[in-house]
Amino acid sequence: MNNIPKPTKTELAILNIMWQISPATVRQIHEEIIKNGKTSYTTTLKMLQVMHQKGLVSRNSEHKAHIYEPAMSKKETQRQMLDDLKNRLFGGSISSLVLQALGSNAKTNQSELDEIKALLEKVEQDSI
Amino acid sequence: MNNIPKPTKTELAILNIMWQISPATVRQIHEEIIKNGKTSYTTTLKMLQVMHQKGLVSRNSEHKAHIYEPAMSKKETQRQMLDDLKNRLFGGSISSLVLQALGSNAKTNQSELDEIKALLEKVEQDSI
DNA sequence: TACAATATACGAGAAACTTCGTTAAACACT
DNA sequence: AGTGTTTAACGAAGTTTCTCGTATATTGTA
Repeated sequence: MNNIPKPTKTELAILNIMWQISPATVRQIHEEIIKNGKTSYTTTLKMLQVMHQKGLVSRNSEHKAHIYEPAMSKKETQRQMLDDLKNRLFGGSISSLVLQALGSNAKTNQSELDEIKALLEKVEQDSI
Repeated sequence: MNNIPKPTKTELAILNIMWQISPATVRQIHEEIIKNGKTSYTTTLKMLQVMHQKGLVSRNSEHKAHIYEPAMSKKETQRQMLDDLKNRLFGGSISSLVLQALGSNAKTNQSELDEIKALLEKVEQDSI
């Protein structure tokens, strides 16, 4: 019922902008979008209308120019999409996903590694 | 030129089967598919034809029944899709992705954790 | 050889996603 | 009020993805 669908490629691009500048009008979002590639204003508008219809964004229609906001935080969306990928390509195993992610990318800086290690300790505590 | 596209949702479901049982005929793959849901044989056939056209699978047409194989290993596909998700939702940061993955899922068993820690050590060595 | 079974090829339709033009309403300014 | 600007709504066309029926070719066998 209240289930928000996984955003499509284009919808995700719009959400990425909105997590930075929302609450925002269609105009403001569109200004950001056209910084990398041309699109009509009405295309952006239509996307937001469809996203609102799907429940991906909420909006305030009090003013002439509606004000939009993402329905989910970036973190929640990250969790949702990671979970989806985990189930569809990693047999449901998050550790398999993490191993692959770390293994295929060696250039991770020290503070990030420390952060990961710290979190790992915490996860270890919880799981014992 | 030689670039293999990211598989779609349905294509990925087929690839998951193929990584288990390929090389295989359409018939064999289709038998697996219908174990969870009904689909026509020709649908499976068409999917494989399109996937071959896209370069997602290779095939041997010597025999009457063509024999199909994935063009990419599961590992390579995992890397490709993880990379895509990283770029589209994690600002290109793999550690941010890993943190989110570990944080949102506490039920990871000890041997998996050990494996992750070992890999982390190795990554740390390389990056110094 | 003729018939049945099994395979491929192909195109058409359905569904989801994306783009954009047209229309009408709200607003701002002289 | 009248004109020009900005906005929302809507529908339609283009694209990609998925599903399936029909036609055709190959193989095996009575």
